[in-house]
Amino acid sequence: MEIIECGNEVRVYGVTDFCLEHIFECGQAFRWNRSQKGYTGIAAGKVINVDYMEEDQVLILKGCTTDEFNEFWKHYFDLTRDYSQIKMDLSSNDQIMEEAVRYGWGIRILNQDPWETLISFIISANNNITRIKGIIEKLSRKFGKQISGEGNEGSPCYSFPSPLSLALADEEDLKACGCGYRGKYIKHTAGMVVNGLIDIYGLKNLSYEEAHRELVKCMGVGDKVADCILLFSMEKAEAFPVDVWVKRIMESLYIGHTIPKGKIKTYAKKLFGPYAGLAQQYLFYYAREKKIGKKE
DNA sequence: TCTCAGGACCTAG
DNA sequence: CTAGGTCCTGAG
Repeated sequence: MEIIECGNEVRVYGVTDFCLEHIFECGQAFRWNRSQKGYTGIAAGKVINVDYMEEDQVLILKGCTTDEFNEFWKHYFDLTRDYSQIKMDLSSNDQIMEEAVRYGWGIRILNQDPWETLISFIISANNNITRIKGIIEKLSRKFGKQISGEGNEGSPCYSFPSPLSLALADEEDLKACGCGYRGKYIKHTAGMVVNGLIDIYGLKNLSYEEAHRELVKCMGVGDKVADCILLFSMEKAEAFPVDVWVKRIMESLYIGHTIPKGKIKTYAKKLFGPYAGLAQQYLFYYAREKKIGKKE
């Protein structure tokens, strides 16, 4: 990995197994949008534009310094993990996974902020991506802070709201952002964070099982949402979130009949091992793009 | 205790 | 009527 900084952009050479569309369209992050070039998004209270040239294996980050890249974005994009090796391990002796990996070859599991991920995935329950993104944008505009930089069409950008701001928020104001019945969950969970009833930044130091047990104590966090938070913000690559798409593809391509979600998770963790979460992402992207298992 | 089903639930399209 | 589920009950 070679880094060159010029002007306000950083170029990172030697980046492989990387595709922005795969990364941002696989349902793990909600604050990134396609722009003229690449994607523009907000993370860690900063606006940034990223673009990637496959032929040169170069990742370009606009609005970023070398220090910021090394201290934050390198880990955010999970650039130190060897995806080639993991993809080979997952694909050996597994035709289905081989196909899924070939399809979503550039997926990376982002290392996002635990607090933002917690609330984002509470919102994701029984919801669709378009609406999830809209709700998070409205929440940020209402309860976040304006930050420098601009989004698409020069629109102002807002950081994700702090725990305190959502804990103090009027439930009706949360609902006005489109949260619906999840407004109560958000306020309640934000309160738990503020009061120290859950230490979301310490959870990654616990085992997968312990951290999962803690997370489901939060209102609005069930088994699936907890697994998403663990996978996308707490470096638990073994977490295997079972949503409808993954349930369908596991049932139709691996198991052959319908079975309860809990058993799918056990089955998958045994089959895919410590990188079950990455397997889940490849399967999810593959299933959703190809509409596999979708009933007519 | 623990697992599994079934219904209710905001809201935009 | 559906969409990346959770909460709440009740049954086994």
